[in-house]
Amino acid sequence: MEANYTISIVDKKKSRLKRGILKEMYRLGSRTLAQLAKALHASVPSVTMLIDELASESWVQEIGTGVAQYGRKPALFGLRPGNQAIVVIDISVHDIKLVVFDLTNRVLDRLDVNLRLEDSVAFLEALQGPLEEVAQRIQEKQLKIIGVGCALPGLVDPRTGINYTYKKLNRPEQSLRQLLAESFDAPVYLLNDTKATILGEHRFGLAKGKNHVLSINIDWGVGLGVINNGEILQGLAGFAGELGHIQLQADGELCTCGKVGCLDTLTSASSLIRRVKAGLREGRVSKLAEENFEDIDVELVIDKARAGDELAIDLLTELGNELGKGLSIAVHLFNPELIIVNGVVGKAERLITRPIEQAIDKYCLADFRTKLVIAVSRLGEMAKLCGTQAYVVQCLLDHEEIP
Amino acid sequence: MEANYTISIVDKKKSRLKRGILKEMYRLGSRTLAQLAKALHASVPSVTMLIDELASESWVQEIGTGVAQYGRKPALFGLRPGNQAIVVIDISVHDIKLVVFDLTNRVLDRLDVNLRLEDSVAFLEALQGPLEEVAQRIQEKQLKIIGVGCALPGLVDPRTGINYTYKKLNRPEQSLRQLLAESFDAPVYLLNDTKATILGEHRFGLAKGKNHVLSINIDWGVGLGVINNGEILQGLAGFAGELGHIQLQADGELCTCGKVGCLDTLTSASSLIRRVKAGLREGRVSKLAEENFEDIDVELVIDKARAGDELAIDLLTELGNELGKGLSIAVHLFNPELIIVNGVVGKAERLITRPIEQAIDKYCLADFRTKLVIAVSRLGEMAKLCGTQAYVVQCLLDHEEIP
DNA sequence: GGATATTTTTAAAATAATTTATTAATAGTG
DNA sequence: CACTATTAATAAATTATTTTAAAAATATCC
Repeated sequence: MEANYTISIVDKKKSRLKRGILKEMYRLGSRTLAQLAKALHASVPSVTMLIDELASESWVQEIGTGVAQYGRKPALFGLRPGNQAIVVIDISVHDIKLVVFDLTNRVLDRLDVNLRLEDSVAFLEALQGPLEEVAQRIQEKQLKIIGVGCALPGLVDPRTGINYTYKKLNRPEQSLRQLLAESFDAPVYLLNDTKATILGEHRFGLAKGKNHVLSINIDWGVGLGVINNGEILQGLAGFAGELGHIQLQADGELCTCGKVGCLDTLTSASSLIRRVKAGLREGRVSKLAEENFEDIDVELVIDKARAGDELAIDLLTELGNELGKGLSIAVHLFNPELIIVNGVVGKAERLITRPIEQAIDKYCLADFRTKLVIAVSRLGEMAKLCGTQAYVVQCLLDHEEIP
Repeated sequence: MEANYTISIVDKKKSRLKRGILKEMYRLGSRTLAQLAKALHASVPSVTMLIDELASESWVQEIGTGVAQYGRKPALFGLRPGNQAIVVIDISVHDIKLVVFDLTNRVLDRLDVNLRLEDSVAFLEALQGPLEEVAQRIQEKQLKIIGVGCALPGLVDPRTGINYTYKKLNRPEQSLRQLLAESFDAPVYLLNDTKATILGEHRFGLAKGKNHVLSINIDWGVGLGVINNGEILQGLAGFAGELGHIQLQADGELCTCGKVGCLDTLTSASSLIRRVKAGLREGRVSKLAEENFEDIDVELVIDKARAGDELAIDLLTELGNELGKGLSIAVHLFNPELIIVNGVVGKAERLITRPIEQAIDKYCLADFRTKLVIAVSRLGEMAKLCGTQAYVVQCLLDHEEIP
């Protein structure tokens, strides 16, 4: 057997340990030799050697000295900033964001594009320009692209990158995945946007350290993200967490999905606006009546609610109640310790969390809510972006290759 | 520093590798040296040495020779049968089963007790006799008890063993967990019965090799078990999968939980019997009218349905439809590839799976059901028993100590 | 039915990792 | 401000593990 064909066990073990070091550093920032040795079940001299190698490969560097309550202070090692680039593309129905991260979660570059997601070939073509621009800028900065992540709405199978909702993005001649791979010449990972958000919250936000968390995002529909045992819940094909299309009203409205009385028809942003307008038409007193009818959007409704507008508060309460009712199902099925409210409605703070809490109190068994907390995200749009980046890093480091 | 206080890295590593070998063997039966070496990322000589040690400690033994398409046939090693004992206690509202397993899933002993679970101190006292008897028999057979597992209904926190539904079992003076620990002098693991069942199906039944599975069990209530990514879904406190108490009818019946219109009120065994009797009172034609009113139970209804009785078939169809409606929520949230029907209603075969399928077709988005299969368990009561045993073995081997 | 190719197993040599011992660094103490 | 207790990092010695090589076993081919 030729020597080239056999990769020795030692090599593989070493590579696994190196990836382990990188994982620890990514997760916890800076680490001492002793901490790494403990985490990897290896001795300090071994870790020292591995760190030396990783440093010469410019993955890690000494960051400073740590604290010790008594003796000599340990040296701290961490990932080297500004070296490796991870490209994150956040595609939404409103706009597109392209953000370049390094391994220390620093933003190296950013490009926002006023392009709306639609299920067409034209969309992919329109995307090409911005992608090239970002690729160009990365090249100028002489960064090494190690991975590309893309968060987008719809039913996305992360194993194949196929989007079952926006089918035009999967054409074999020119798929979104291919387009990204060609633009950046690096491994590409696609992910549903809600799942990216909850991952961001788990790694960098309120859910940090918590292993059973739900996140809810109200936009065109209701998006539910689930962290179970510290991992994103994906299900067989990445469709898990589809709360928006469970039936809450047998005699409800027709949903875009073709079914009747879906949660989406009750609690989406568009349904809120619809109700506001209906309320105004009925002649209900509200500051919103002063606004241009066409300009009324969720943000405006929330602003008015915060200012004390009764109609806005009532309708927001109603939305929260419906949402809480739907969430209480998820609470029974996932038994979480925390629910995070993301997106625009989060700006309503207590005005949305309180009705949700109330509904959960009403519809959940007592044992499920004793330790349950409901909170509004502090990360905003960064949750999705950082989450996508974290997903890419996780995929890269779980894969057998790399350093 | 004294030598006794430091456990060397080598020792820990060796112990981890040994546990890894036992895990592989438990999961896959018999393994060759090469297979183990690959799975453990170690060399063949290393594994040979570990196997020798495990053999001298009477954990494993040579089982025979494997197949090879060309050269020398490999020796197969496997767990040694009839040596270590795992005691499984299956507590249900009908009766209690005490089964002694070895590590190869062989039943070494069994005792069925006609005792009904109730939330009282008397129940624990009544349990003492049977426990002692089984402990006695194990001692006579000179088996070494390595773990005790107990599956029981209710909201069970597997970390603490506290049952939040049957609260009298948790008294600090005499809890179920303590009772079991004292009876068998081994680590005790408590687990919700539905979760034990799905684990059994995953390790030994239809769900083997499938990573995203639901199992449904209709008894006094509806029990949903979830396998996500090959692991039991527990949630924060082990309450996850509580499908029975989500509201399906806002104006429905009052449930035992105090809420209204729960799935349990529509699809439990007792509700089926109630409907059968109501149908008979209304004068509907049925073979069931010939039976003694008091003797009518689920099994009888299913027998008659299989014999073609219209009333029985209609009501079973209705039950399946309601159940399917509830399940379609779970399908949206978990995106499974398989749903297994357990328990008595499983005996109805197609008469229950077809209505469930129909409801899922109606209430689920198309992409969720393309790869979804619905099937009736082939394991029967052994699913729960073997599942509990598997859970104990998993807990023992994941723990840091042992061999 | 013997030669060959393939695979497993064992033994010896080579390498890698851990331990132990030593040196370096730092905060508290008298 | 030296001294001690404590912790970290490094170097040398020791122990484990892997590699390499060789032997044993067996199915296929001619």
